[in-house]
Amino acid sequence: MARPTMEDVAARAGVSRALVSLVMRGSPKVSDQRRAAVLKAAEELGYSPHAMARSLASRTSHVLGVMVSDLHNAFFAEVVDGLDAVATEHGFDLIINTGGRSPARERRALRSLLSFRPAGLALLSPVVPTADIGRAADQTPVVLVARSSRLATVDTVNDDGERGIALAVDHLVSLGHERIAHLDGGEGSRAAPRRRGYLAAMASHGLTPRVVASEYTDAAGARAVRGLLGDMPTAIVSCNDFNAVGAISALEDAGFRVPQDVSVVGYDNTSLAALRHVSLTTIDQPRNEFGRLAAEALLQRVRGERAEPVRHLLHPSLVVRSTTAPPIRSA
Amino acid sequence: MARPTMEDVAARAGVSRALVSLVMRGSPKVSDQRRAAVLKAAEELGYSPHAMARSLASRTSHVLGVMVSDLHNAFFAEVVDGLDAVATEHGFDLIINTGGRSPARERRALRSLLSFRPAGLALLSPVVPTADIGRAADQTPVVLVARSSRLATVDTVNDDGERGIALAVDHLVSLGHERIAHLDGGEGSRAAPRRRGYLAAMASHGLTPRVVASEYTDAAGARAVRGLLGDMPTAIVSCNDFNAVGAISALEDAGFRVPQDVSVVGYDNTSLAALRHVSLTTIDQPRNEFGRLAAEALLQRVRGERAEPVRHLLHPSLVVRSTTAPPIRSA
DNA sequence: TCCATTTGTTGGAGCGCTCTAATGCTGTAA
DNA sequence: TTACAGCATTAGAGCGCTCCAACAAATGGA
Repeated sequence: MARPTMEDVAARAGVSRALVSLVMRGSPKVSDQRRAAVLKAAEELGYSPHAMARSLASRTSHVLGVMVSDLHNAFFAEVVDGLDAVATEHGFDLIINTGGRSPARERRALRSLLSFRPAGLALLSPVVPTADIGRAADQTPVVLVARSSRLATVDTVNDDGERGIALAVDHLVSLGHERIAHLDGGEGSRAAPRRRGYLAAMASHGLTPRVVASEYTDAAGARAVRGLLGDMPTAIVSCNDFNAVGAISALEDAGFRVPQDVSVVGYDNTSLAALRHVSLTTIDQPRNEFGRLAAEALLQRVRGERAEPVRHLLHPSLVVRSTTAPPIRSA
Repeated sequence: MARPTMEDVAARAGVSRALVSLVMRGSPKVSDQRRAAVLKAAEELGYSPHAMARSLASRTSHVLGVMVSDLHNAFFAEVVDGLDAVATEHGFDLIINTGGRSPARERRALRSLLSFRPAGLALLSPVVPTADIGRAADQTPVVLVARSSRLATVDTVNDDGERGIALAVDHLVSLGHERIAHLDGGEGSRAAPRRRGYLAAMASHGLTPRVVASEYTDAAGARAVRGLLGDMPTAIVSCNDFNAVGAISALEDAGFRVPQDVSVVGYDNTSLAALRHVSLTTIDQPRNEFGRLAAEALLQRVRGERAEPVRHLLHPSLVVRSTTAPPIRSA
């Protein structure tokens, strides 16, 4: 398993190590003849450059560190996909690890990523304190995804949750709904803007808001609906798709038809919402775009093209499926 | 952003670089006094070791490369989670990239991973030709997850698809079903054992098999059911959960009740199956365990504890929910 | 013709670390 | 006292590469 080095290739091709280095980096200032000889020797030896030695010597890194707070969440998978696409396009590699939504574990993960001296760091919805993020940002460019920050040294990419929920409310209002409840996501950093957006949208239509405490799970959605049974609204805007599916399930159990009796809107447009069995009207976030923008923000900093922080606030969009309809006019 | 080096720490602590190195590696042969001084200096400078320089000098790597064929698939997310758990437990870091289910892209991804000279490589359901895998295995230990191989140099971790489907068939037979159809997954490497398992299980019960061509999507499941309409079996074993949900949807559209008229069993026990709205009887694979075993297989090879290939075949288990019931006895 | 460029190639230093062998230093036995 | 462990510490080489300065050879005016 002793792998050939540049020296071996150089010896075989009858040139110097420096020349091999130039060929490997695709330098134009190498004669075609020598280039061919080097490439041939490399091929024969099965040589491939040693990324770590390269980055040590060049004092540059072609690695982007990514900390994913929770790999199980399909949301992040798509963000990583976007990151990966842009990164590989520019010859960068991704080092990924997970924080498991615990500050202590995230701090360790952060340290481990930094030990690779990455060109940049993307933190996906981290729960670690701002101070730690600031410290990391002193060492390498940092971009935060799905978490806002006022740190002047870090870039952020978020979705405009207020606008997303407003889209949902506007849609329901345009169908004729007036009694629209919001199943709230609770603590999470993404719940607050959604709640704000709901309240603002209701106010702008002159409607009375009704916020019901809930969580990001289908069980919580079902529970919240059961609490509504005595006085059911004609429409429900959930904090996310899972919550919405739980709500629908409880509604059907209680004898309500969706969407005839009650309309339901989710949030996130997960693959779940797209299933024909579910066919949920929901709000789509450009998740892949999150990743792309995050990677681009890092690369801009790496190339020194920008020093001021950038704050991306992406526009969500409404996806109408089969869980929303005009309300039944009470006689 | 010029980060301190070992030399800086040594100077500040008034010792040699070699001593700092010993402290950083937790060597016992350092006096407590000096150790404290070094640690203090490191702390004050905000020093953390340079992982790449370290691995270059020591000619060892604490990195495991992971190629995920498709990050969108929640299946792999959980496998990675298992890998990550074992890896960090042993002080290893993960470098992850994706192949996008294209041989060309996977080959590039493989090359990029190998350029880090990882201690080992985990390939999750790769589509790249066996020859490429063998070549990678010449350079570093390789473990294949969700793909089998006869290569003597690689380890494999797979689920026992034959047994899993047999579990489903046995369950249905014990409920009294005799007309049980299988919605087949088609080409994929994981479909074949499931089909074999179905045929074997049906034969062992003396029942007539009925394999219907389908795919791993809900649309395909729905389509397959529509093809069955003239002559509906009393139970369906799908190739995976998505397919099963599509099947259920089409059954309900056609006026069949699930499970009263037709029972349906999925495969994979995705989070989808667990939703109360779906509540699908399905076959669970120990996904996290896949990752753990894969990581352990690599670490064994890294430590030179084993040279012969290991073939893990994990036992799936039946999860009974609400989509299976005894058939209605035709009068 | 000569000198100045340009072009292609190379030796050598050095990136931040580990590792081996050698060093100085104690304490203990002869 | 000398000799010799045994231990903590260090100098120095080297991991595989990049980069710079230097250089030889080819080119182009003047």
